[in-house]
Amino acid sequence: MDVQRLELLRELADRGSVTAVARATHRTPSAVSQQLKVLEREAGLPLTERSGRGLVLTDAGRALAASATDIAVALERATAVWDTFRNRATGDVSLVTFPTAGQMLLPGALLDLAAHDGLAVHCTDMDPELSDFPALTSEYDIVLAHSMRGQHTWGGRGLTSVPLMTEPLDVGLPADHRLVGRASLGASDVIGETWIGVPVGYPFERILHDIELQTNGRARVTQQFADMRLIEAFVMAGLGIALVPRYTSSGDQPGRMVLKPLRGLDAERQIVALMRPDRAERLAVRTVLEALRARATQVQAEHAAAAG
Amino acid sequence: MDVQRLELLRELADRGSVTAVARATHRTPSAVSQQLKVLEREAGLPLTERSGRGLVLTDAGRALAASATDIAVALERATAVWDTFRNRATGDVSLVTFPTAGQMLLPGALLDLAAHDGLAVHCTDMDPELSDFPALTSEYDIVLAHSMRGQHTWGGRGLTSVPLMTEPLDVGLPADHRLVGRASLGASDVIGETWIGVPVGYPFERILHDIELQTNGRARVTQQFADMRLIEAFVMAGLGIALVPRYTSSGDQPGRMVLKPLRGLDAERQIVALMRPDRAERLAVRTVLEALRARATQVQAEHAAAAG
DNA sequence: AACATCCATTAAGCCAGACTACATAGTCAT
DNA sequence: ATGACTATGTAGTCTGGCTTAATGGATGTT
Repeated sequence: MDVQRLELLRELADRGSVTAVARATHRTPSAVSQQLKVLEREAGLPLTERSGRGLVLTDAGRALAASATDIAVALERATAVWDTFRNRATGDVSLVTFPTAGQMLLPGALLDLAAHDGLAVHCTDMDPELSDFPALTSEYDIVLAHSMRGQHTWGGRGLTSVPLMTEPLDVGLPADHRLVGRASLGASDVIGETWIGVPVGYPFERILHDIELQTNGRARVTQQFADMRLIEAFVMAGLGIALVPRYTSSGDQPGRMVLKPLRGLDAERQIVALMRPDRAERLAVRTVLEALRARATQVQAEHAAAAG
Repeated sequence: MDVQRLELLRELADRGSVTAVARATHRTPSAVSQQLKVLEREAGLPLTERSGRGLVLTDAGRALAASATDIAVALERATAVWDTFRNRATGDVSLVTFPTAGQMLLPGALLDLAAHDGLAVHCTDMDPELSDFPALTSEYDIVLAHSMRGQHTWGGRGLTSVPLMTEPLDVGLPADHRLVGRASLGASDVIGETWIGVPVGYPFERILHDIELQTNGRARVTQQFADMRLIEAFVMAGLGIALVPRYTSSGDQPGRMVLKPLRGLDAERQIVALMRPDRAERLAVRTVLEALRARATQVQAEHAAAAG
């Protein structure tokens, strides 16, 4: 039972094709194929079977791949213990974020992490609509994902998820809007308004849908933008109102835009870090995670102070 | 962090010398030394240091070896899952026992295990006085050990111990002894008797010592034998009385010897299986263990039935 | 004090096993 | 049918862990 070979099987379970595994592990597909064949001979049962031009794992293969994960976790945990022993969180950590979370958390977190010598964090952003968050865990150590409450439960796929913060969604109003005097808004207050919305499939859509359900009305959505800055620009121009995340938007802009909390609606999103369980064990990864969490609570505290 | 190399470090922690590790892993000392050197270079800290003509682990080395154990456990657990998946407990299991336990449990257990094709159990016996039970776990998959209650706590050394049974220690009397009418005996009943004892250092010694403490008396020990049959023979000949384990002795021998339970004394011994944690995970090992446990409860049940 | 012994280590060379490069066979889309 | 893609088989290369043989310390013996 060679660990390297098991690792290959695990990657195959994760990525779905020999070629992808080869790319990820810097080998030729032939090498991967040969090693899997050896593993299969050792195991004594077929672990894969052909399906079209690709491969799929058999039940036995999946079972063995699952065990391989446990081994990988134990291994990473061991090297983490070792790194702790040396007090060294070193190495490369790759991270992918959706833009708003990145803007809010990354600069501060990376500044904090600059103190760690030998720890290099490589960040990328990816449009949330285009990204299948779980799939990204193959490529990146840390995937910053968001989910509305109750929606997607990431753990099911065998992934580790660490909650970073919950961010309320407010209603952004032009500074001269008739509702700016209110402390908070209910569904019936806003259903008649003109909305600057998000493209279909974006998570905020559900909130608007909830508002429609509560009021039995129909929201008038005139524009649909993915970029939050664009949405805000339209709001400030007085062209409509919009749902904006409280922390990652520009916030209250005196004379241009004000944010009002929604009441009676489950209007908040969870921001979580999503990882493959073995990678979650790495000390470097855990260090980055800690910095993100610290930054997140700081952001929340600052906003709470500003509001109070 | 190569698993094989970590395994070598772990063996070194366990066996204490490069040569011993080499013997155990079927390699030359040179090979072991080289691999340890590579590991040390990877780790970045000295893991061993010379002490006389041998080696000892540094703190760092011990820490890393401990982690290596976790990995070994995960690995063995994975192959156990796999074996379970195939419904096959195969391979060799080595076992060492002290004579009395072996006589009581092994024949029955091995008969039961004969049903498992491909499972080979290799048994040896070793005199309990000569054997350092924990040390034997390096050589044997399963070590049958006994301990008086409270005495040795095996877990401390990082070993896995599975309790098999607790066996009461009775007093064996010649059939014509003045005390054979009693249902049970107290310390004061027997302190004045002539004893057939065990050599110094044997576990039963403590019971006799407890009896002396309770009565403030001094037991008269005329003979000291390690072999239980010999002790019994002396008892049957009327030359004295002796402490005998209830299940592993010949038991009541009508007309020759009777057993009487001791009261007011902690007179029982634990029979446990002692293993290195990684080996304890093996399906073959667990299967043997299960057979031993089944046999043990059966023995106890038979005796309970006979007594009741 | 000199020697034999035991242990770990180094040096040099060997060999299995995992890789690459290339070729082949099967599957899907156009 | 052709081309693009998949996995795999074959041949050859090369790295990495092994062995043997020799070296260097430390211990205990005569």
